[in-house]
Amino acid sequence: MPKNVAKTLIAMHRRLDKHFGPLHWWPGETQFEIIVGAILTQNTAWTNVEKAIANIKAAGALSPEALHRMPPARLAGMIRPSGYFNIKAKRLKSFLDFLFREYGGILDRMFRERPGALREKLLAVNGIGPETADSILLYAGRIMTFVVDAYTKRIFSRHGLLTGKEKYDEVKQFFEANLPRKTQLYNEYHAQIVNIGKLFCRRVPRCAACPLRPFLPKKSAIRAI
DNA sequence: TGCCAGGCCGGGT
DNA sequence: ACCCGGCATGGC
Repeated sequence: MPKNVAKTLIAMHRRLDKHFGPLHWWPGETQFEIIVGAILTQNTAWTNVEKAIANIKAAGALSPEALHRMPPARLAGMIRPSGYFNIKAKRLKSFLDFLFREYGGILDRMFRERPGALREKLLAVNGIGPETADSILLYAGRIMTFVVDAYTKRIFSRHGLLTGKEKYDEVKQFFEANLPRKTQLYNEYHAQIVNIGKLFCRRVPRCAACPLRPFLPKKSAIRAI
């Protein structure tokens, strides 16, 4: 049975690869931009995050040093389009405090940590939960960690591979146990999941045109949520 | 027009 | 150990 699941996961990945081609994620040019984006995109449409990052760039402030010394109120003003701007300004500050306290503001030093230890330390930062931590590790640090998000649970429970009641770490383990342990694969797969989710697997599903339609079980109860 | 987006935290049970 | 309200803008 687990063998079968592994085959299915790879087959779905190939189908998505055919549909989207290479996605080369994360959308962002530097490690730091990826981290900022990971925090700003929490429960937020990426188009809004782009505006916020554009504001930071326009101010020439997209660096750990600049954001670290910037007054929180000014930062909040710049990231206003990304929503939750007050709380996200605080979260960015929490990360920067951590980065400078532990690593002198140098990302390379941070990523020199053992992956497991770094994940724990990131999770201890206020405002960084499991998805944000794993996105930072995988996309900024190129560390082999599978990223789970709302779409992941929704898509694979609708396909009968998850119940939908699993917790974050259980879903993560499910993929890591059933996929070849390759950073590039984890990278592409999560990007594909987000893309397919945005287009076809919203709270109210649009399965008719979904490229993963052939993988739906015959009698699946596709419902909202 | 209302619903929704690539979560997370803190307080209550 | 769960469950829930709060946080906020912009696009369809």
